[in-house]
Amino acid sequence: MEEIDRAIVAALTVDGRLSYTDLAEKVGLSVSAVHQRVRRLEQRGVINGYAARVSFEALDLPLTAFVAIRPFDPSQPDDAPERLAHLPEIDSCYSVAGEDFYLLLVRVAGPADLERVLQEIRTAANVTTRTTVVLSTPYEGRPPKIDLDPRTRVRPRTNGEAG
Amino acid sequence: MEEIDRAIVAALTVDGRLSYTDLAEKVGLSVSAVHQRVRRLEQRGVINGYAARVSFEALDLPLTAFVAIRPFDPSQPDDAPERLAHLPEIDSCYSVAGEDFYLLLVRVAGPADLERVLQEIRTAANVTTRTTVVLSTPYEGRPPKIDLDPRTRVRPRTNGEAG
DNA sequence: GCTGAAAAACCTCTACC
DNA sequence: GGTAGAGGTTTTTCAGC
Repeated sequence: MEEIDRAIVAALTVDGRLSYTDLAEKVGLSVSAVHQRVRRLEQRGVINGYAARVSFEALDLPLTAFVAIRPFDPSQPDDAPERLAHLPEIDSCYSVAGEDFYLLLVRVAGPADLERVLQEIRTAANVTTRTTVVLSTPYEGRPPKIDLDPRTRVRPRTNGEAG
Repeated sequence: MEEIDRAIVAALTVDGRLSYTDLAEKVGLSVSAVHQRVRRLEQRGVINGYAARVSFEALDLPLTAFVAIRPFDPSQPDDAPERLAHLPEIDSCYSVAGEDFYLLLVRVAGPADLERVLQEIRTAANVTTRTTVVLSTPYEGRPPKIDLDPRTRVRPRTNGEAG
């Protein structure tokens, strides 16, 4: 992706409600041009949507936990993500390398709720769970590092490639 | 928090760019009243900000990893989060129960970049690392479950409390 | 805290380069 | 791809309840 588009995306990850006027000023284009670029970024799926960043404590979801899962029967088809998607307590689902198959990020009201969700996860996906409780969250969901300079930009490099 | 405020927050976690006009229609209040409530929610920190949801692949950050850390010397003051905050590759930092002290969510361009970041983490916070690579992300950052009905709402309950 | 209205700012589209 | 301008909508503020 190109420089100005990256600057637009970077600005919108910091403040998703920036007006097109402010965006235009930031990247040095006209309002219409910026608007056009944002619409293209949305269409191409570079921008998937916008969300408010909220305090989960204030929403009565003060307990966060990571739940690592692996199937009871590894020979069965592995469709855990779809089987678990209906559980609203699951914030994220990552397929991971290592001993576990998936790592889930879960948010609940308290221990009793966590117990219920773990049972629902086990029965819905036929898996065992290993849970790590989050005690506090120093920071979360920070804006990603977006390199704006095309010359210093790090391109992913496989291990075997020469420098 | 009260019912209408919860409805407002719920709507903004799904679409952070909803206009006050649309919000007002959704929750059945006037535009001014909704605007006032949103400003209060922002002031009280219930809403911390707004962000675009982006494709990290498109931003040349296709490699995600969880990095569990624990100090070399457990007797030293534990200020890892502050010591690591300057690293833009770290998306989130969770203090966790269990064998590790913190769990970091890291996003980088590729393996070479991950190696560099791991070294920076180790030297900056004087910790050992154990890394779990994310292979794919079925879903991430879904809107939280916000119970709107004050009668069914689950209040956090300690284990010893009677039902 | 809510309503309603008015002014300012913004969004969106069209015409043109 | 870009700019510029016009018209409709939204944001924001304020008086009144």
